[in-house]
Amino acid sequence: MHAKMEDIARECGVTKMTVSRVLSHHPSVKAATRKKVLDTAKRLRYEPNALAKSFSSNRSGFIGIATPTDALLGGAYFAEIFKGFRLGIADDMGYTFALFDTNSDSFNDGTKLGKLYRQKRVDGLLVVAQHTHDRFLDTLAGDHHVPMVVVGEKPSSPRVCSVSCNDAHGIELLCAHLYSLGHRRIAFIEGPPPEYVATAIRRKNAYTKFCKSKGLENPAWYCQPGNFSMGSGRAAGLVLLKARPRPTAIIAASDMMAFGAMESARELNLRIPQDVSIAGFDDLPTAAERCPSLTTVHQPALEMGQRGAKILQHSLNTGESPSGHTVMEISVVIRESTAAPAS
Amino acid sequence: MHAKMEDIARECGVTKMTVSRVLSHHPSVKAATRKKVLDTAKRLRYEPNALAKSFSSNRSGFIGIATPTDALLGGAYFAEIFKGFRLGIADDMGYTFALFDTNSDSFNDGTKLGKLYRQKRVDGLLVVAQHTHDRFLDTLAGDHHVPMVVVGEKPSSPRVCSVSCNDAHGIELLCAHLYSLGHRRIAFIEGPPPEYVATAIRRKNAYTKFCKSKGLENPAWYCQPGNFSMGSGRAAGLVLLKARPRPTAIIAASDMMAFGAMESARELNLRIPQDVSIAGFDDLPTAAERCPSLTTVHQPALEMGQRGAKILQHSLNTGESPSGHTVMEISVVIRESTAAPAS
DNA sequence: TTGTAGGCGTTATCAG
DNA sequence: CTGATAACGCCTACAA
Repeated sequence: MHAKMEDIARECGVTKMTVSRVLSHHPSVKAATRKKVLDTAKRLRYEPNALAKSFSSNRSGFIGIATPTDALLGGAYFAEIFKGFRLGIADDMGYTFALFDTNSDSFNDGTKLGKLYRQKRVDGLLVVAQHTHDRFLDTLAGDHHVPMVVVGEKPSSPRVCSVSCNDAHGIELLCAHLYSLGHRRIAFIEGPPPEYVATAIRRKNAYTKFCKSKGLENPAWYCQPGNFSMGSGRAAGLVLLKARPRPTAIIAASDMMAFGAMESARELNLRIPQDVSIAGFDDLPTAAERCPSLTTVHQPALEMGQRGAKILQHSLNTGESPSGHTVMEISVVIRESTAAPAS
Repeated sequence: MHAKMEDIARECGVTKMTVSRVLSHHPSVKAATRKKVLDTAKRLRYEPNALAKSFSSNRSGFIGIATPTDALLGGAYFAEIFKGFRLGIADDMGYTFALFDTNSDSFNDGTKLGKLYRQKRVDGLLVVAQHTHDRFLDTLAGDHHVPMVVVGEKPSSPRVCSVSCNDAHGIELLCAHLYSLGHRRIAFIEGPPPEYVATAIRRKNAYTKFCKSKGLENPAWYCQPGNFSMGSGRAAGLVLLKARPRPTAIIAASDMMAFGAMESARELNLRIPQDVSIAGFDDLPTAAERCPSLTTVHQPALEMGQRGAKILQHSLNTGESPSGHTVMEISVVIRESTAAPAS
């Protein structure tokens, strides 16, 4: 069996209390004693028992990350947010991340998160929300005194602390960019119906609003349906680019749809951006690698994760419940796929 | 403060032992007592203390997942393996997954994994290896009695249990597919140098070997360098498709490079697959969405994860150390980008 | 069917 | 600076 503090104590002719003090870097131990204890610990290959430590200190040392894994785990969005978490939680606090799938059977309800905390499985929770109208989010009731921060989408309950970004403004910026280049016939490929994806309707509304504010009188078919997939983008692109008056620019509500629209342009022998400008939303890693590279909207996923982690960490340190909604700014990445229209 | 077993016991006029029995579904408790205890537990909002339970039972309830998060967390490969884990570990064992980043500073060495186990932070470990010549993997010494399984790549130490797949065979199958279609001028776009990516050299060797076995006398430039990126695939594709004799088929060692090669073909006004067949390796989710869809090699990531989890679970249940190397079969997904050559 | 006693390994408190 | 003692909340073993 493994050595425990008592074993070291016996070997050194002290009590386990002294050993405990040495190992937890308590200052008040004579240097000689300290050295003897440390040497003995090494010799006996002592490893602290994390379970006992947790029990005694009443802290699990885990921070839970709750997310719909099927939808997000494999994507760059989650990866960036996670990276932000790691940057935001100081290493020396010694926290480890535990992954929970909000889509799993045992998680049909957001109240499960409070349980994890009350049962001391986790010391705090970071929820990575899907950019959707997630029923799960609605069940987050703002449990009292649970250190929890939602990152990625603003939950319905105002009592739940969150960090999100202004996605509608991204579309606005994109519209403004194209408008300032001289585009007046700007088409839009929208995302899935709003009952599934909350952000889709926000993006579309931002487009509509912009057009109205500039007095652009687009035919109704300038706004084509889509479902975020490449195939739907291609189909929508074909419709838009075959009909007249042909739009000089297309904004797709996701990069994947923008890629599809690019394919459709190629099929019709239209050059990008000379014949038509195309822009997306998401800034997928491949957006920069395309030829031409894609102008798109970049969400500050890393920064959102980092901010969420900072808020949680502060709550963990002070014991105050996190609160409030942080909305971060979003930006447009201008690349080769957009340029001034032909004339 | 939260209610504990003792509180329930006092309320019910029994001892905490009876309460413990009720809550852990021990059969020998009178129905009336059981009901009273359960009611009281609910009334007092009792939540079991996971920390105390872990300490007492000497099981953390966590399974560690160790992986280079920067490289893998955002990719479909990791997501599939993780999904496999979840399928492979029975829900009713009540395990939670804890994420560890093998690239983090604190993890410069594989011996850290054994520590996690000895310190009782985790009950077992699943290592998701990068498909590279990972220095980290070499440091896995096959620590005695640590329930650990490596999934994705075969580690250098034979004492470390692993589940991987025969990637070279994937290239073989791809070559055979093209050969049987009638292709004789088959070119190859390879991955990064072998000192970085172990799988790259295996894939290339499989191609070379196949050509030799069929007596295909390709010029040396039929094997172009690449680095797994879309851009490098496009550059290699341009070289291959401009020179003579032009290959009738191109195998790229990754889907991303295959996508690049497809772009290069389009730039040269070559049709796929009529003028040139193109195949990849990875079966990225977008491979099926492309137009034309991409013929590629599919790694059984989900099955590998599942298998790894099963092995670990068995070890957890029996106490035996996992051992041996499982190599799973790999398959080719034939789609639209490959067809018989023109003549 | 229920109760009693003790242990798990560490940290906190207070005394010396 | 160090030690004795108790406490943390649950579980196992044994006794009644």
